[in-house]
Amino acid sequence: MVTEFTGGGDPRRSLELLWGVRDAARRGPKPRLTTEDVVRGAIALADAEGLQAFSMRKVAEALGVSPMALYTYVPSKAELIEVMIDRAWGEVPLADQAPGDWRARLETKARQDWEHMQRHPWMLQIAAHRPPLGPNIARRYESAFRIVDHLGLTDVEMENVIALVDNYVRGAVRVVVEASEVEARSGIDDREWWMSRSPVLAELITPDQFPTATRVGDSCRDFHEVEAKRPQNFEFGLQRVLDGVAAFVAARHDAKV
Amino acid sequence: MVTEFTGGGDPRRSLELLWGVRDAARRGPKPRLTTEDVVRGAIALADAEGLQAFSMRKVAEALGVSPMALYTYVPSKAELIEVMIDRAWGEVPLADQAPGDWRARLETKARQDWEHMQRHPWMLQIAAHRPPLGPNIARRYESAFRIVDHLGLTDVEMENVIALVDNYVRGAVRVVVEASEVEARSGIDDREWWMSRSPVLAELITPDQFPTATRVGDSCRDFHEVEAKRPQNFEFGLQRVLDGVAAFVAARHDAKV
DNA sequence: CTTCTCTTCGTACACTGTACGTACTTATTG
DNA sequence: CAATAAGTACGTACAGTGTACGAAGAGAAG
Repeated sequence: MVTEFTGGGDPRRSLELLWGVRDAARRGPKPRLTTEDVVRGAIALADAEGLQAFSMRKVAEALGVSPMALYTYVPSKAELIEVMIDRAWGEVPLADQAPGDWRARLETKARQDWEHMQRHPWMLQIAAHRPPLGPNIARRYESAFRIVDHLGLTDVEMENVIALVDNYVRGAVRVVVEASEVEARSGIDDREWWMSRSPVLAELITPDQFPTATRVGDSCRDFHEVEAKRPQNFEFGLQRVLDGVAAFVAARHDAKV
Repeated sequence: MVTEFTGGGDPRRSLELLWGVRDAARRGPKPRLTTEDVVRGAIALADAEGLQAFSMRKVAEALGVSPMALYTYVPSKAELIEVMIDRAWGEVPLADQAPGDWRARLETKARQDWEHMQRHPWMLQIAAHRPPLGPNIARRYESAFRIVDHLGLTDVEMENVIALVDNYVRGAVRVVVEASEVEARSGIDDREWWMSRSPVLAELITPDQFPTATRVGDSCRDFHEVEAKRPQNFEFGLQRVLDGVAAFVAARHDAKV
């Protein structure tokens, strides 16, 4: 899993790419593809084949085009992924009008993000810092801030809250994605992995030296289906995070009254 | 930034590597290095040169050895990083005996982790799922669980709480690391980056279409020194997370009484 | 037509991790 | 001591990556 970095290229070009404002070609042979074709093909490939199969050469092959031809439409791999990300967010509804109060809406948004990023694991490939500021992501920012607007928080606090929830979701998704990546790549699932090293580990991590860790470890592993309980773990963390935010909001509110 | 995956190799070999139980060589030429030399050199290199300069060839060069010679001591790059990680955690004190109650101790641990991972950004390179179960990490697990032991939580809940805090810290560190990576690699700092695209963005993300986002964005950017306020942002999120955990602990406690 | 501007894409480069096979070195064994 | 076996050491090579560069060709504008 590779985190890509942008920022090298021409800023105007990048933004035009994201917003789809591209003056039609005037001269020369007509392009046989559009940027949107490339993005669509790339998304399809990345979804289908997984992260490790996603390379510029593979995208080109899937489109029936030579590798270098892609660079006519897209300045680099990182910027291609940026556009992919922005486009993919377009599928997800906005949560600022979802039913319930701000907390219910934040929950809705978090769950949407959680599911969406699992569906498109390549979303984690772009550094969260300096996100691709395309139309869909701009809309999502607007929507997110609206959820926590008018709660008595300062703008900076609002930003912090949104970043906190986003950070939580991204981290949780990352664990899931890494888990399935590691399985796909090594062909060894978690159970086998654990079984293969538990006898050796049992000699190294002994209950008398690590009483608490071994106890907790055993309790957690007694639960069958680590995968099945992932949503519950996600939900647990989400509730704790939102409880913390709620306490903060309540304190701000009381202070005002 | 690349996330490496292990799990391919012989489990016994991996664990012996981590725990340093390696039967001395019996025959053949005496190894001119030890695994520990390789690990030390690799850590020094990774700390000094940054993530992008960290490759097996560079490590070998730094040690004055041919690239392939490393594979005598270490089965793969991923497993080398695993050992590096375990060794590096050895520097950080354990927090279960830190002053204060469980919350103060969790705070201490979170801050230690936060600082330590910033000092050693390559720590984020190994998938958090299936962590390297070496002696130092085992000790840290034991210590972490002791902090939240005897609070009335079930073992699974304890695990969830520790995972939640850890997830938060890792995410926060990731943002910082990615930020400095992107600067080092592109030579463009955040201010320049923003300045170069804000004129174009101003035409695309307009206050009438995105009133809340533009307002919040402006407020956040008014603060000089995004970097300088990172610790504050970290602290903000950490307090919210811990507030959430505290509420949960309190609820469990009340339920019992 | 000529000229200019664009798309297209073959070749090539620098880089990665590491599989494989060979040569060498030494401790153990006969 | 000589033979053997078990190691280490490492050169070469491969498959893969993103993409720089430049040449070739296509179509519109003058």
